[in-house]
Amino acid sequence: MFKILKKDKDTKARLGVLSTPHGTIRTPSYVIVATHAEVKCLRPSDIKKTKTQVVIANTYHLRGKANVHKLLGVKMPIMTDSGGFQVFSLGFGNKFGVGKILRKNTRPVRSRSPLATSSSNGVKITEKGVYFMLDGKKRFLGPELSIKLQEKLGADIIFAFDECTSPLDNYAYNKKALERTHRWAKECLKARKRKDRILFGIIQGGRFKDLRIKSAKFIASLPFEGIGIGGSFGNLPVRPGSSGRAGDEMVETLKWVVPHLPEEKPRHLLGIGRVEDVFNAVEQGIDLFDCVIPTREARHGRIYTKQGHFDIWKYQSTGLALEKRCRCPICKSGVTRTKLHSLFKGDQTTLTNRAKRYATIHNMWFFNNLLEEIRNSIAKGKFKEFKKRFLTKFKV
RNA sequence: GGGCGGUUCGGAUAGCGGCAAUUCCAUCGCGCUGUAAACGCGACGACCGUUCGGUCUACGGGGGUUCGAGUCCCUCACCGCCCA
Repeated sequence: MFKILKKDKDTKARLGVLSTPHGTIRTPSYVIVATHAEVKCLRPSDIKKTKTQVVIANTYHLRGKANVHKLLGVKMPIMTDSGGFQVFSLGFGNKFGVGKILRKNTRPVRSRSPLATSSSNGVKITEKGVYFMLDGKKRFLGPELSIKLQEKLGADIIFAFDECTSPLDNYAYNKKALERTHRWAKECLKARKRKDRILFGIIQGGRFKDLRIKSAKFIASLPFEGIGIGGSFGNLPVRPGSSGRAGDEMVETLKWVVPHLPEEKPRHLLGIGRVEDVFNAVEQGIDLFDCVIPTREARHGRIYTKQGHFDIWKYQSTGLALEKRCRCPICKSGVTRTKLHSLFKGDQTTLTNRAKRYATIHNMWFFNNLLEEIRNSIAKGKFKEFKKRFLTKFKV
């Protein structure tokens, strides 16, 4: 159900349309994160105001709950993640304070042992799936069950159950985890009952070129409707040839992987979404990404503009608009930096308080609008030019 | 006039004689990439040196006891409550 409308002449960027039971998604597209089938701080009716085309919820967090469309309260395409990432972020990641992207201040810790079962923070990974604690109870999630639950949740796009490794894990562990992810991929395909759901397989392989290529070829060879690219990236100059600039290894990884993917299948880069990364990923042929940055950073007081982002805490007394000439509903209603600052300073206890709600709407609109502009630039054959112009002005 | 209670880093608070001294708020700085995170981390008397310290100035003012006082004693000032 994916149709490519145009391919960029200078880069691997493509313009496409992905049809789902709940509507079509024009790609490249940002996917707004709604883990618990709600965008934090927003009312359902707010979501439509932000040019959001699709959201992603999480099987791990929604276990046992009913239909995601009902929970979200909006009719639009919804993805569900398989819960595979939580095995990493709540286990190894939480225990060692490591994210999926390596940073300079990351504490050096040992890789996990490639031996079959490893346990971090009560999360135990086995060949059959993963045992973990939730609400004080021991739970299980595996490929077959994840697909079953995702079909029950009723998302339009679902993901295979995979294992995300840490950027600190060594080759041996990644190899083992990749074999597991590949086995699970086949089981996910076998477990699916509903053919009207779009199922994405996920490429892993960590920071290792041969594993990444192997994974790309393998996942591409299976009858998935789309391809996810997951896992961890470093961004330190620890690998020969990497300059150490932020996002470098991500681009490198995409250069290894994308050439082995079928053109006609949509590609989703999981969990990536800084402005610069978005441009780079689109340039490498990515169609979809999801990321918590627009929403989480909004809640933390960071506002995105075409000049870069700024922290609202610093704007006690300027009459400045959030962003000059911004057409988002918040800016159009005349909310200034000073106004938002004072809202952030005020009572934060109500669940949908105005400060965080306004900031979230603004940022979501910013990212969705950026992707719209990117689509327009591809349509006009001017993606490369637009990227350069935008990033020159966007100071981080 | 008498009886208590108080006075600690911007505000509010802790503080059995070993204290540059607790916590909260505020302030400042940093971080946030398939949501553990509608926050997290750090700094917050001054000066000096690299970690780690070092020196000085500090718990209303003054005096005393003590090796050592925010902490005990005396006194003064101010504030609060109660009895006249």
